[in-house]
Amino acid sequence: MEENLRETLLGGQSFSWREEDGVFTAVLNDHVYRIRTLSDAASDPFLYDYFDLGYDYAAAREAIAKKDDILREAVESTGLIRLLHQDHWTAAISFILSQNNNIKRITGLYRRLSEKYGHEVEKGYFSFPTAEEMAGATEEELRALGTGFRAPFILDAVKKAPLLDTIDGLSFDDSMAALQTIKGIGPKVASCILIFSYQRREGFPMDVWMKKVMREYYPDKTPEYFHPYEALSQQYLFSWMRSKG
DNA sequence: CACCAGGCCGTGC
DNA sequence: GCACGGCATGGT
Repeated sequence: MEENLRETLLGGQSFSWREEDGVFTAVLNDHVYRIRTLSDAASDPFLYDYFDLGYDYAAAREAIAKKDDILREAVESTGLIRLLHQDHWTAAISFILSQNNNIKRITGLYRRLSEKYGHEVEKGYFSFPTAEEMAGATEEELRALGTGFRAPFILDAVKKAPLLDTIDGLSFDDSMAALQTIKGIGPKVASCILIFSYQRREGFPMDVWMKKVMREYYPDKTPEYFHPYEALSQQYLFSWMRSKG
């Protein structure tokens, strides 16, 4: 099955990547990564982990496709999608930015935060700022970047950033509850953070697209129906519904 | 002009 | 416990 790197990298899991002339570029791990295909990533230890190359996504995809006709259509409408393994802080801020927002604008906010508070890793390429680098940020500054009502949420996350290192080892429900003690993190944002940075595959983010999927195709089902592939099924359904419009 | 986007918070009941 | 209005910004 053909890898769909574009959907994995630009489909709303991460806002770090840009694509130009078939090359995907991101600043991660204090380094500028440029890749055309996954084979460019396999030999790099950081990217191996980031792309979760130790997990058999092809097998999971086959299992999902066999579940029902809708999932089969969703899976077959796109190539192979992976679940990225991002760092906790970047994911937390990314998905706080995502609320009541769209992917294009989230990506722009992410870049502006990087340019204002991150550091220049290579000429013109800025890292996403750490919580420490954002320690002096003010609400006024953040609003000036266009974060709007999310500005105070970001400041609360800066203050509570150490919490993100206490999540591993907790049950899924306790992880959800812990993340939601940060302002601006509700059930949807928390589940995205858990999937895309803690590799919790039982997460099932319910955004406006997924509410539409569930209402139209699974009116009598709950996320448990998709077990044990909740997160990956959700990602395929999300991608499918968004491409259908 | 309206309505929407990978929602959540505060308030009221 | 659930329903509802408000919320910054930029695109359609």
